[in-house]
Amino acid sequence: MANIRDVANHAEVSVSSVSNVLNNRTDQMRPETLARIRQAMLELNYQPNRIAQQLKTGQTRMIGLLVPSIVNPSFAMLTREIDRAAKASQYRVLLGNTYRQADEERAFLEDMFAHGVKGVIVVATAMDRPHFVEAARQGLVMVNYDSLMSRDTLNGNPPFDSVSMDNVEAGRLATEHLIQRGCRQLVFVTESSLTISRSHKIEGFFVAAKEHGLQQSARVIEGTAKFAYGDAEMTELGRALAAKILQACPVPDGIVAINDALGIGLMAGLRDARIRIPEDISVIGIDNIPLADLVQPPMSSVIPPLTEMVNMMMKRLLMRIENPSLAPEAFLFAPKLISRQSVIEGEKQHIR
Amino acid sequence: MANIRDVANHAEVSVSSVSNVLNNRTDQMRPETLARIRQAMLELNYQPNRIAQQLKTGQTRMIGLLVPSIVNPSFAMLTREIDRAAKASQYRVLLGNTYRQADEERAFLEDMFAHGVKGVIVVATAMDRPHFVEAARQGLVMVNYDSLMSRDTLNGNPPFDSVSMDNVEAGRLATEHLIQRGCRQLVFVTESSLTISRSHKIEGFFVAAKEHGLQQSARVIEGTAKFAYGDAEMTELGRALAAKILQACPVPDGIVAINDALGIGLMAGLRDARIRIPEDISVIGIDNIPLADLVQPPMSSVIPPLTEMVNMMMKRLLMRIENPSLAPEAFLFAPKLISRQSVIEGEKQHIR
DNA sequence: TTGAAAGCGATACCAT
DNA sequence: ATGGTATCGCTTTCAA
Repeated sequence: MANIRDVANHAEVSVSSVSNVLNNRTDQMRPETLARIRQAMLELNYQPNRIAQQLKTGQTRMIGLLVPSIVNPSFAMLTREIDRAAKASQYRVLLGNTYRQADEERAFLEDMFAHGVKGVIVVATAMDRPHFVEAARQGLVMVNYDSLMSRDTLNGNPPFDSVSMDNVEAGRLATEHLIQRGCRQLVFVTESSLTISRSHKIEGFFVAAKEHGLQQSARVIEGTAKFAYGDAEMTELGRALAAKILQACPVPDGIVAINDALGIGLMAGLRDARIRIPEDISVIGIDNIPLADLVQPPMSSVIPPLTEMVNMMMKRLLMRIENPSLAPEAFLFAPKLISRQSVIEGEKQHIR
Repeated sequence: MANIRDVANHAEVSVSSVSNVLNNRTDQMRPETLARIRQAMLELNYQPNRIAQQLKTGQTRMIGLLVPSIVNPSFAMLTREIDRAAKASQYRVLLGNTYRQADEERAFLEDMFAHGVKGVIVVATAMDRPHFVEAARQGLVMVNYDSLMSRDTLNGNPPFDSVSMDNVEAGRLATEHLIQRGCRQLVFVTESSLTISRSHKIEGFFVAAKEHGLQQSARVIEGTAKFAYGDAEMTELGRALAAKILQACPVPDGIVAINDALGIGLMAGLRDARIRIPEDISVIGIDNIPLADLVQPPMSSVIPPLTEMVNMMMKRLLMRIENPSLAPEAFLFAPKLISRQSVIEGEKQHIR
């Protein structure tokens, strides 16, 4: 492949001039010279070598994307958005599945340094662990998605931005919806490993219950998935938990699932047990994966404003790569309710 | 960040010696010198700059992954496998969604050159178009997944490897299964845009029908999705096509769906029309996305041996990067049938 | 066994 | 308006 010197020779100019046109510094250039250089580039099918550019400038137009597992539809949708936003800024996405394993995460971060990647989006992973803190200290710019950590967990100022749906509000919204529709025996169903976003959702569940004097009966039921990152595992867990829920006394009439995958499994399990949804039990999920609309009945859910969130992440990443001294911030986005058919059309009158 | 010269100075040796230990050429080295260098690396927290290494060696340990859309669960599963296989060879994955758009594909390929990526996996995309042929001519090593092209389409020798499920066999297997279970009015349902793999599946459908003297009644019913790459769109299409199928005369008793997403939508649409599955109509999909096991009834499907296929792709990619003169080959993998509950438990006795 | 120096392909400063 | 050249961090050949 032709390099900058070949082009320079071919056009009978210096490499500097070629470099100038590469970098759009053509204002002072004689149009004729410019034309000759352009021509030479075309004829030689010249493509500038980014590796060399990077070595010189220290900039790679790549961002890292660390996800627990791309097979999770929420993360797949997120990834598509990130890819879109990255392209809009002329960036490419370097993907890594880490299954929330510390050694996978560490390896990914190391590779980011090695490949000269300056900015990484870390999805749904607690970032108070040493490898993340250390990477930040070494200058890696990171944005966390959906694992907002408390300041004290990070003793003081977190060294990265954070973008998240307001998970307390999401839990509250889902629960409130059930209550408005007349449910009184509320259960929140979750996987037992506690991530930040999960505990926030649970918090929102209790906030809503309390608001309506239902804190006595409101319960959390949990189970352990083989792997906490997978979607198939989540759905399996949901299916398995249906039995546990039906043993509960009294049997609930409204269920909030920590995420859609679990909720869908739950619905399948309940249906197997001849429970009618929503007549006997109402179910609502959180996250709104595409699948939620395809099951029977279509499942109501709570949805994060994905595009806005991704745009913010990209914006912050680029800003802080440009200006590393910029203080990290936390951004919270309000979720919305998507009402479908898995929640009973009960008493719609305003309660209390 | 410390560089190789800092380490050399700190250890009071030359950069060459440091480079030698980086590249494991320590056999001739005095253990004492080696120890000093190792020590210096640790103390300075030295990480070799891969960009600089790449500029010198021309090698980036990244492979490109071009997918129509990561949101499609089949491609997400594939991506996870590719990520695993890449890590096993110390590679990382550079992801691009192209939505089967020529300009997106072109941009992706250009970026691969720009980033020094030598090998790309191209998923479910016809590669007879000029930008792929040209990229191959310029030395990009590619493996195609699931779009095996006929040799004449590529006039002569295709310039890339190809790994694919035997789609004719997949279509045949699915159809044969329906026939074995007693279905006689067969319909193959598909999206109307014809990819290679799709026409092969249809071919297999007719092969099986013919084998059992059912070619007269066997029909293809198709519809057009808004976007042919999306999963949600596929499912929507399936749902919409249910009506069209029920208008067909005679109404079919066995349906092969071109992929699971469409099959699942179809089942939803049929159920809305009060058709019982599998009692009234049997449905079988192709691809085996995780979802297939979660719908009601769980959908039978035909499954490609994903891990083996991905290992082969990775192996071929690395082989041909090392030795570009290696002739490309096409690899076909036999699919397997996964029997669940969407096909009637009909006459199991051997037919004809 | 270790070191010196050229070179990978760009950029950018300083001349002219 | 254009050119010369040091430089980025590493690899590799050749010399000592």
